[in-house]
Amino acid sequence: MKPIIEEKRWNIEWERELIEVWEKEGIYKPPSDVPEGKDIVVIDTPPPYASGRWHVAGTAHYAQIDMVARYLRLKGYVVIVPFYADRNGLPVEVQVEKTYKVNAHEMARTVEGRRKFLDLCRRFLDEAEREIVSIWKRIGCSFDYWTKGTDSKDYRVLTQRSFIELYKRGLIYEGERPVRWCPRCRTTLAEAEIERHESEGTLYYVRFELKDREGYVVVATTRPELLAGCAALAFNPEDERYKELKGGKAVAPIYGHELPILEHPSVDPGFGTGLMMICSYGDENDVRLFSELGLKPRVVVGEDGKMLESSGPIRGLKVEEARVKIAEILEKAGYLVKREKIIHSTPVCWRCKTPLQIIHRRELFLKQLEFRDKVKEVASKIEFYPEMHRSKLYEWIDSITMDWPISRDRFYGTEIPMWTCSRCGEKLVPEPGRYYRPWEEPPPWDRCPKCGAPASHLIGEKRVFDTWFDSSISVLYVSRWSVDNDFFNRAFRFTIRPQGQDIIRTWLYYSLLRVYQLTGKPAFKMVRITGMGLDPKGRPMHKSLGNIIDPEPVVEAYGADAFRFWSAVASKLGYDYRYDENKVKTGRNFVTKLWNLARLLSSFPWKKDAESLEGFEPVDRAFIAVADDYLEKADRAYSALDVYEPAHLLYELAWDVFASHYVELVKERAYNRDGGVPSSAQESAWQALHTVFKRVLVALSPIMPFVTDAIFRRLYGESVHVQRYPEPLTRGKEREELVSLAKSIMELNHEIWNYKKSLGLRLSEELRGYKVYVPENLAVAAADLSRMHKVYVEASNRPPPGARPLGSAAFIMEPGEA
RNA sequence: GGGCCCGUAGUCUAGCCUGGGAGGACGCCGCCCUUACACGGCGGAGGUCCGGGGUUCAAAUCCCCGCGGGCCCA
Repeated sequence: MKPIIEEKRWNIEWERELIEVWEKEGIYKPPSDVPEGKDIVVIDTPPPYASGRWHVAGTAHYAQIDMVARYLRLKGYVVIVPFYADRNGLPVEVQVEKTYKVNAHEMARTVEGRRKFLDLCRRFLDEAEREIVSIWKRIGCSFDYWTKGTDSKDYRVLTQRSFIELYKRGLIYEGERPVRWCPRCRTTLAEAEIERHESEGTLYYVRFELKDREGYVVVATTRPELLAGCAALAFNPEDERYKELKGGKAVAPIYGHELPILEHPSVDPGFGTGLMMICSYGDENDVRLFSELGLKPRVVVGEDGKMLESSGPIRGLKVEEARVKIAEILEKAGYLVKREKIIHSTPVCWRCKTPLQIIHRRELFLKQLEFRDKVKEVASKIEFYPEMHRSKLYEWIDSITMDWPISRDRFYGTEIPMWTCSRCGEKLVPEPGRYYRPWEEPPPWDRCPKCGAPASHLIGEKRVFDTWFDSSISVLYVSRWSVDNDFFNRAFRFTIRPQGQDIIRTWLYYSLLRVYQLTGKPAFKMVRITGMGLDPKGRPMHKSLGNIIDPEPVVEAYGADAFRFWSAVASKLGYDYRYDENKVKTGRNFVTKLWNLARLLSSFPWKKDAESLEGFEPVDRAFIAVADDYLEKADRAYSALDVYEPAHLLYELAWDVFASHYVELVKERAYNRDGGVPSSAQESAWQALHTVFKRVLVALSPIMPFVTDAIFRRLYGESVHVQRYPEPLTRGKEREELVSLAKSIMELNHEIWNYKKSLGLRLSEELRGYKVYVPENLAVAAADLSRMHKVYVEASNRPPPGARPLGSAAFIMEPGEA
């Protein structure tokens, strides 16, 4: 009985070899023609932004997604789990601008310049994408690598088609209105892209002379630089102090224009003096008041974040400088009553944290307000894992107040397929089905379809889409909507969205909205929400904190399976998770444990998969039943997209039950060194050892695909990754009884170990002359127990007098006692 | 300032809905280089169940008031 496996340790190098084997065999490739009767699952993998290396936490997220995909394959599904990069949007433009010291807006003044800029972006993205791909491949992700990212022709055709269809249905309109604006990115932001930051500011108390009567009022404001755009003063109708001012007028200091004094319930009488400036525009409330009260806006901040001509003495200054300057001017002129420190929250750009301004812009808007109820209804049909994150989505939907501005004055994105006739002003949208680049290509019409103006009058749109407009239809891209209807109809039934909880209001919400608008259906069957990845101290990983942990050295030191083990057990799904090297080490140790179990088992022949308990000894049946119990629990957890529970269950089954108890119990019977064991009993041990071990390997393969596959191939001659998740061999009452037998055996083992320990004996030492009396229900295990513990074991419910209780049920008779 | 979610040993967690023993894992400590594995075996310590109050014979579990973290809104 020579072991097939001789190496004492797992070698991390073998992981690389396996990656090559998998690629050569193509075992993860979904069949190009999915056979009838096979169910398809589409995993809408987050296209990561190709802007730099992943840290351990990000990598762990993709490892988990891979575990889900692998589990579903074991359950017999055809799993579509692509990897492609998100290659649209601002971050790469900003990086390129910094790296090459260029300004995108200047370069893009000419078609040639714009092409050059896009080329720089593309090169940058290619490099970043290469790094990311090498990491997920290294940790064994079985994704299908699609080189066509969100900037590919295919994806952009899809995005443009979605726009054209919705435009023709009247769900997209162009309008000029106040929007949130990031002066640094020079772009409009949607509500979802606004973050709020608490900061210390100054509250200025400004004196306003009254018109047509004696006296003045004092108004507190954090934005005195908007004074030129101030259109009215307001107080709360409940506020007795100002009652008599209603209908009166005040004069704006410095600028001298008249301001009606109004009452409005939105004014907080407790803030400042209870009198508020209504300016175009300080905040959302200003925007609302302007339209509600029919005031005429005078915008005083420009697109570059500097004060416009209309702001007089502070024109040309940045908003922050202008604020200080106007305060000085007011002070000199005697209008500044006092300054106060104040903590207030300011809206900032989620990408660059620059404080936002509200300016007037002509943008394209996608209607979303009228879809709020529908989207909530559709969301209610989706399974959320874990359930607790569902409310974040609902709260966000409830808080939306305006339609979604989808046009952006940027460059590296999907072009808005639209031309404008300079003669009649008609907005022209072409037929869907090909990729349009209106900024560089001739219009697809000979003349204006509306007024007949020659093509030279048709001006191509220069703007691109908000990147969320692209990424929100990723699930349609993956399930080949509008490209392959048969496939789409089959694949779209079971879709899974794995994503972080930080992008619920963006990626998840927009996806539900868009997919509902385009298909009338919920975008997903299941949503799997992860928490945030943190460093060992529980802080987010940031360049500025210097606490970014690179996955590569970790994987080189401990192996990909070890890394994946940590990814699985780092925390429960939906909660934040910390990097913990100890758990990586535990994973590495587990790999070694499995390897050595395989080494031991490789001495014993394996026949074929057991289909029933027939032919197995009672003890062997008992441990097969225990395994059934664990495997079934792991199955249930996996099917709820959880990997934490399965990892723990299978670790415990493999190590604490199988290795520590069952293997120890039967290995002497399996070796049968002195030939005293009947061959049927020996055979039973062989087959049971393999049966349980094989099942553990299959169930564990989603989490640790390398070591399980290597072992499986060496012992059983095929890949673990094409197996099916094990079906239980025992059920109901039968299983219960067998499990209870196994538990009694395990309890007894502990008692004997403790007894030996109390005598200062090694566990392998023989208890010569001792007699252990076990209850009669353990009679079937007596022979195995005796070989295992090297002591005489007798089954008897009535031990002889003088025997001392060993634990709850067993007794021991020491030599010379009887 | 208002609403929702989360809060159990150093770390990750079970238990909470349907009150009664605080359980598991990692790490830690001690002993043992026992022939699959010292990347191992056996044993052990470690908790104001975020704090306070209430209901109850009895509260991690139910109720109220706080605290800390997250999300949303002012």
